[in-house]
Formats: sequence, C-alpha cells, structure tokens
Amino acid sequence: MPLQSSIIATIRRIPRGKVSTYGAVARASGYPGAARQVVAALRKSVNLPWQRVLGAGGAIKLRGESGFEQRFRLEAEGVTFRGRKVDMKAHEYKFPKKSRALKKKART
DNA sequence: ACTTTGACTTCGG
DNA sequence: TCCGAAGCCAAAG
Repeated sequence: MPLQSSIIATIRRIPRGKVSTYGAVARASGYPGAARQVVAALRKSVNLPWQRVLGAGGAIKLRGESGFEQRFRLEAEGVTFRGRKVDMKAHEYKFPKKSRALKKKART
C-alpha cells in the first residue's frame, strides 16, 4: 500500500471527538518518522477529518485563520483544550497496533 | 539525479 | 515555556 494511501486510510479511522498527531498517524500507518508525509497527504486530499490531526502533545500547527478553524471544529466535536493544546489525556486516539489476525500468505 | 519543501519531532539551553 | 538546531521522509519541481 502506497504510503500516502495508508496515511489517508489511517486518518479516516480517527473517530469523531478524538484526535491524533502527525507522528502517531505515521507510525500507525507503518512509517515511523514520516510525520511530514502525513502533512503532504492532508494537503493534497480532500474530505478528510483533517482537524483531528495535531502536532506533538496536541498542539495545533496551523497558522492564521486555519488554526482558529481547526480549534473551532474540534470544540464542536466535544474536544477540550488545555491552553493552546488539546487535552490529549482525554481525547488522544490510540490506533490498534498490530492486528495480525488476517495474515494471508502472499505469493510472489 | 539533485534541490526544495513542508500543518513534524525531539533535544538542549 | 520559548527558541534554535538537527534529524526525519517522500513528493514535486
């Protein structure tokens, strides 16, 4: 699965009222350290719950109007903030780690 | 093939 | 808590 597609699929799994971070999404997609590619995917794709993806520690990394909009949208979903950051303790979404149940034998 | 570009992250001071 | 430097990775130009 192409990196960008995996990332997008991962982001779509974040439930309403929950949030995650760039780094976490990258890891959950199988590409630790690819936080910046998460950004690239978010920018190119449309119709994603982009407001649920934050920076490390729950910080909004968007500047200007976009930042306000993101915060507004999150609050509308019931997400609470601690100062400038999202209250991760209460809203961070943990992706299921390794669901290995369906391992099918790949043939070359 | 090389350089630039990001809504990043982590570590020190 | 804030700031800068260094590390990180893939897509675009």
